[in-house]
Amino acid sequence: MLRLSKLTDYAVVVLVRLSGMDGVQTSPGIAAATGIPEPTVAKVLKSLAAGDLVASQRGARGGYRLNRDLSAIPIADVIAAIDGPIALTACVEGSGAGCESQGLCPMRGRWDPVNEAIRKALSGITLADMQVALLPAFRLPAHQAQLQSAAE
Amino acid sequence: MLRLSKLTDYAVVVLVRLSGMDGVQTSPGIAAATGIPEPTVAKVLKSLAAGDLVASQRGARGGYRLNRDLSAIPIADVIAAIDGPIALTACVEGSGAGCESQGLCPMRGRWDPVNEAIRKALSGITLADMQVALLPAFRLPAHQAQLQSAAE
DNA sequence: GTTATCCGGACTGTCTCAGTCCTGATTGGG
DNA sequence: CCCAATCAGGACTGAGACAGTCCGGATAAC
Repeated sequence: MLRLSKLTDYAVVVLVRLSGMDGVQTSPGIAAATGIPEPTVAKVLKSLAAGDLVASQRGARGGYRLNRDLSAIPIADVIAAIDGPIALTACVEGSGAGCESQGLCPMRGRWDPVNEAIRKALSGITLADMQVALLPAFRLPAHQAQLQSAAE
Repeated sequence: MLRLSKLTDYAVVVLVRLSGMDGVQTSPGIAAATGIPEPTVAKVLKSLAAGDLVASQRGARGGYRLNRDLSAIPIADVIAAIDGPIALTACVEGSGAGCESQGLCPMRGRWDPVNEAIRKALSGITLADMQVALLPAFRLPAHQAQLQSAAE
């Protein structure tokens, strides 16, 4: 199903939220604004900080802020920060020696071109692209349910 | 991590194996040729048959054969047959009404362009593309271990 | 010095998935 | 006409990953 983790979904929400503000923001504040549980927000922000997508300021009056503009953050970077490197199968470069049936398995890194294609596709879409289509929903909170039922 | 199931990996191996033969092949036969456990091969073939990628013949002397040429099978079709429709998150068209926090969640189907990009990328790669790079491994069964250690 | 915040890790319940098995339906051969 | 071989479809189980939570420590403002 090509499922990506729910944490990645949260990460996008958090990053978009961060982009709207000037100074630093605390994780409780973001949690309250987004409706995501506070510990989960903290966890996501830690991963994002490890991936250099956000900068952290410790101590009182501390918090997080964006490191780059949304248009400079491809969705691939977010996925890599939260879920680790993008790889469809276990049989990729990272764990080349891990496959137990090396002799029999005729695939030997055959998914690499597929991985490459996906990586390329994900690198071409930035958070700014995802945000533009998201704005109308903010403007019509009362009509969301209506729009939804119409789309079904 | 964008993990796709191991079954999909097996499916590609099985389909490539099927392409090399003229008549029908039984699942035990394919299992023996590929090294994949027989029940697993049967399971994969059933899913592939449900997806119209292979045709099945029941009864004695029955088996499976390819429905189309490898070059006419995009990898996206294989994934869809094994893992279901391609969708990164749960919040897509399929389960539009399932998201519990519809009011708060500002993403509302925001991943659709990303899904579309990936679907497009996966539709552009056929099994034939994956096979060409795979042939050398078939020709040098005795040298595989050697090539491998050299690559590490 | 006290308080608020981030940091890093460990821990647990839940859920999905890989893999197996069983019972029935279909077809060809003896 | 009966039997063997094969596919069809589902149920079942053990393992692994993930979401979510919590705790002790470090850092910086007041």
